[in-house]
Amino acid sequence: MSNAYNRPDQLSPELRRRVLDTARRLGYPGPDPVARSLRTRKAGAVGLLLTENLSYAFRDPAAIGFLEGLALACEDAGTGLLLVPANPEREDVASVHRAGVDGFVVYSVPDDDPHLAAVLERPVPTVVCDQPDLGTVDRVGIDDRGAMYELAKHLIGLGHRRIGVVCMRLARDRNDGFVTPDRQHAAHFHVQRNRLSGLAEAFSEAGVDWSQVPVVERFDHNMASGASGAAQVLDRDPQVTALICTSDVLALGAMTEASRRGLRVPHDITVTGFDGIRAGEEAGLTTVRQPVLEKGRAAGKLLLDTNERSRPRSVNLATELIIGKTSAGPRGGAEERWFGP
Amino acid sequence: MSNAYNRPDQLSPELRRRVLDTARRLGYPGPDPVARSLRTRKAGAVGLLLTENLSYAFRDPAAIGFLEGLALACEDAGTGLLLVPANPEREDVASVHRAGVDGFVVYSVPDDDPHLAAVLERPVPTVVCDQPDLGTVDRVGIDDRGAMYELAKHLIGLGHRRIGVVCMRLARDRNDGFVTPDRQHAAHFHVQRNRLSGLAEAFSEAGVDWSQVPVVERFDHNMASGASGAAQVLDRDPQVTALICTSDVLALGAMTEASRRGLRVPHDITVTGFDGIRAGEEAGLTTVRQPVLEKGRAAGKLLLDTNERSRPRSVNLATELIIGKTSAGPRGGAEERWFGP
DNA sequence: TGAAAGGACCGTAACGGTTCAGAACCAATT
DNA sequence: AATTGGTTCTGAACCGTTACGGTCCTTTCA
Repeated sequence: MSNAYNRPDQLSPELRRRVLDTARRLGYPGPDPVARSLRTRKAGAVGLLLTENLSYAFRDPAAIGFLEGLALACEDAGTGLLLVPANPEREDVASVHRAGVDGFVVYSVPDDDPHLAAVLERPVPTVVCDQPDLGTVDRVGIDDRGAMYELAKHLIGLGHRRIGVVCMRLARDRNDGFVTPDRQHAAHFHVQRNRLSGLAEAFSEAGVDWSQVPVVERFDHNMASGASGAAQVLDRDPQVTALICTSDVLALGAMTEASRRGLRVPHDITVTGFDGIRAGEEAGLTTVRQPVLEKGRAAGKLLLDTNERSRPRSVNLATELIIGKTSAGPRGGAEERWFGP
Repeated sequence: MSNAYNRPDQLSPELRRRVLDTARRLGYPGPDPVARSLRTRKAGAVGLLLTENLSYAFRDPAAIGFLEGLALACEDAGTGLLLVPANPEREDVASVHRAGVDGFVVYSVPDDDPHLAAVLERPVPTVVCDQPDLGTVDRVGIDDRGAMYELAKHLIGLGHRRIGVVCMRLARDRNDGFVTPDRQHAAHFHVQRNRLSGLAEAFSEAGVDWSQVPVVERFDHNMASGASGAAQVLDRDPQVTALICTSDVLALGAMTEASRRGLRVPHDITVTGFDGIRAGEEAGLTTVRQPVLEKGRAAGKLLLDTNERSRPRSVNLATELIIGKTSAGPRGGAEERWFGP
């Protein structure tokens, strides 16, 4: 029976025909994929965990790029890609337990997320992305800290000392407002934590008292958040000469807010992002470009690579500092205004 | 055992604790989802079939919107969403057979696609999207023909008679070039076929000989295709006063080609699209807006709706004609130039 | 005190495939 | 005629779970 469908060489053509014929006559719909999976211990799919509301991923260009890369890798391997529902609201981990998959990719969830813990308990290979290196599973990411450090050095070189920061959410709880250094250190999103610490290090080295730098957090990740975050920074200190955003989407929002206030970018204020999304490129945004598609593809490759997985692998992809048209030296210099008339 | 995990009320807390303890001690990783699926006959996931290269879906804004809506519906139901790899190159239908899912959503594949046939053979509920009504399974879509008819009427009202068309691929074979009326009629992509037929009807009614209208097809769906398609039309007949594109992406590409040639939109030439994507909106594109997100959500709802499914349901969502800044009356009138100096 | 009712616990039979060992058969060799 | 070798076919075991029904024990009520 099974042979008739999957192993045509194992039986005579005549018998095969007979078997298939009567199968059709009996209305047999072909081998059941679930039963097959049970027996062969292969589900033919990998699970993707993104704790954001599932749909949310489709609004974020960087996430879409990652998804595309991952989908590419899966397609190459003929594997399905299962989007695991993991609503952050209800801490319902059952969806992770119910997912019939051969492995998991975890993309940018807070490191204390219960879904992540549930995934790690499953006895299947896992690749975490944009997460701290857990030591126990494969990891793909970039050097967020180093990349942001480099961007900061660029701004410092231009003469910026009085800056403001708009970042994405740092933890699972909503906190739309200023961020204490404590909260920065304790941030549960690896990516944000490292980008901030890269900034802090560079500016501290340049003699800036980081604890005095206004850092504003936004829970939702969209241009409106970038705009309102920028507004909050500018309200606190209208003298900042640069707005550093931890994503391009936020940066684009910050730029609209700047222009709303009559500030020209980069003449009156410098704005920078992170990611290197298309819309940012079109706007000439100064940013760090990271290979989001490659990140997804690498994650998929790592997971689907059947080779002996001796010890967990950790892959860092290269980033590139893009100097666009949105960064320039501070107009007249912040110092001048500081000691102004 | 099973009860200890899933039915805490069926046994005493003491026994449950004991069972779970020894389970942990023995390294039992919790109930196997595949075996569970086999037994309960529920996979907890729906399959999504898009015959495009899986990754391709993530480049098309309309597809992303659909995906988002579908993901939303799945998330609401706590169901996973399995992207089924269905590479159009190799006619490998096995991926459809191997997918452990409770149902399928089929999105915009050619009606003669072998993967679609394979899905229909599977004994699970199915919803087709942007496909002809098969009569045997649920369907979600819009009135492509009527919507395009309405758009055409708008252009006719503005005075356009000499037009060109750029459309997406009409069948599985690549044909980057002009399209015969035969190929238009025989098109295997329901959506394109109907949009073209809506155009043909409206313009025929207005006295235009449709067989003389240049219709250019492009296999790849991106702005570059729109640009090169527009170029091909304009090379054939530089006198066209309107370029009608069957998608916004193509239309945006057509606009870049127009401006490359020094043609101002809409003063020198009218350009229209279809879909209502964000980028088109920002460009002020005249188009038909369709609720892509709602389409995805409706498909998911239909599939996951456990109610008695008496006979297959067919849902048509409303579209809206958006008159933007890219359509205007022909400059001076085509006739004038036709008989010109 | 005895019967009935109810709750807790346990054993077993599917679910639908794949795999593998071995039976049955046929032909060729010794 | 018996052994060997090879091919085709059959049957049974197993994958890990849940559903179901039966046993046993405790409680309740006449």
